[in-house]
Amino acid sequence: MMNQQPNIAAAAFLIADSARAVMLTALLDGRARPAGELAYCAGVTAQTASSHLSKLLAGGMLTVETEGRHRYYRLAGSHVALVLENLASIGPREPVRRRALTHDAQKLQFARCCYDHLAGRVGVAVACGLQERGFLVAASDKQFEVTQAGAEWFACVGLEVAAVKPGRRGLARQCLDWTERQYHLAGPLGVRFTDLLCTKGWIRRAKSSRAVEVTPMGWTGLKKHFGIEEQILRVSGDHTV
Amino acid sequence: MMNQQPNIAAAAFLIADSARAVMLTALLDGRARPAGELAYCAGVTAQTASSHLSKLLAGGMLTVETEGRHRYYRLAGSHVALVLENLASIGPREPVRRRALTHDAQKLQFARCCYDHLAGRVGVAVACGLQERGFLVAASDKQFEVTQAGAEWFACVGLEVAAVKPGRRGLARQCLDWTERQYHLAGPLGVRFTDLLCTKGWIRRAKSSRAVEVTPMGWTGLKKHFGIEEQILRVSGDHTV
DNA sequence: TCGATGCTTCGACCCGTGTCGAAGCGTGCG
DNA sequence: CGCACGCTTCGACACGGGTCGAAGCATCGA
Repeated sequence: MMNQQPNIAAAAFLIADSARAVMLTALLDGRARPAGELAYCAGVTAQTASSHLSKLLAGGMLTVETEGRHRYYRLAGSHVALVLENLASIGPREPVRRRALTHDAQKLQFARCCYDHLAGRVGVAVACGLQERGFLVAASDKQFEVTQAGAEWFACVGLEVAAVKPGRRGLARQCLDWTERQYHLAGPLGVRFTDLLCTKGWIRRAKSSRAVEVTPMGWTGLKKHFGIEEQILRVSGDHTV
Repeated sequence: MMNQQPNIAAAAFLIADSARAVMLTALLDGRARPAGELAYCAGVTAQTASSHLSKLLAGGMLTVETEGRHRYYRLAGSHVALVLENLASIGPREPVRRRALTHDAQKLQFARCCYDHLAGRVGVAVACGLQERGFLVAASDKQFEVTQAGAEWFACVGLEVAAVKPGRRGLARQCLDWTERQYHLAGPLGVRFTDLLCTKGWIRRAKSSRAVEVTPMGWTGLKKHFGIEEQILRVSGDHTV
């Protein structure tokens, strides 16, 4: 009678803790988030969060991807999300605590520097544009490969790809964006390209923040080269959270 | 950031205890059982069971009916059964269970009641047959749509589809089968259809288990209407493991 | 090479909760 | 009435697991 093959209680146990439940719901959109952010979401310290995440990982509810010194966690699949959504259909409701982002946080989410290359929604859009135009292709081991057409285009805007010295991890790396959860362009090529955009006056770095501002000239250029429009970019994905 | 409407952890907490999980799965066929029997299923004393049952009751997962000096508990609804079945699909697979399933477990995997509709390998096969014959088509939002031909066929076997009242989640739902990992037919239509199969003497529900047995007459009918053969079904997907 | 950062591991504390014995309460049956 | 039965409530106990401080490890930037 009591022989249930998959241990249903064990699976429920993983969700039963409030800290873990918050982390899981934070990942419900299917995108990846670093351990630190999940710890903040759950309102616990990094140690505690780490303990929870390892349990969820062992239980097969999460997968993890290491990016530099960050570890990005995401749901193991849509079947996990399905269970979480269904679980929400029972159980008592609670007042919605929805906190708008601060003005600064919004700017960071929109465009910023990730170490020394362009990130945020603009950074991801640029990386997507470079791929759509066939200038970059995603390769294995989290690398981008510069195509022939790409090398010509970079030269055209004033960046000689052959002259950029590859780093330890290659020339053009796929870097996971922590607000957009998609990849943007990193590595030496990403750095040089970001520098170039600064030089050309397309973008401007804030003085004491990682925020980046796109100039009117920059928007014109982004539209011309990648079809990126400011209006659309500002509206899309406006999940205030 | 930390916005989850229903307290998902509280719901999961109720399932997370092994004794409670056993009780819930024992009620998964939708029928009512007295507290004592549930205590026996879970292998705990009456006091302990009573404590668990009151928690489940307060959590809205069970309902209770008093009859004489017995108290009969049953699942609060099919949405609870849905969660339990789905939860089983993400349970941590037990370490290399080379061991064959018990006889009871095999029967459950082959044919059983999921709350109040047909599930297991037979349930999935029937749902597939209904789709192959063009009687049902998979629609969005996990729904099945009954085609014109389907309505005629159901009428032919004695089920007037138009007379079946849709529930909150529609008339015919796709329910994920936790052993087969495919969809079987749920929702009001699934319930009525299962009842019909019982009435026609094609299937027979076990007395104290969720198992379902297909009668010889049932096999004849399944072969005639859907081309389902007992031999093939018993062998196929023999992931006994 | 050194410090800062992000994350994990280790160790210790302590609250929550599952458990059962004993008692209480209602029902059914002689 | 008195007793048996089914179930719940109360109280006490013990164990598991969530929590955080401190330390360890890897990566990145200077």
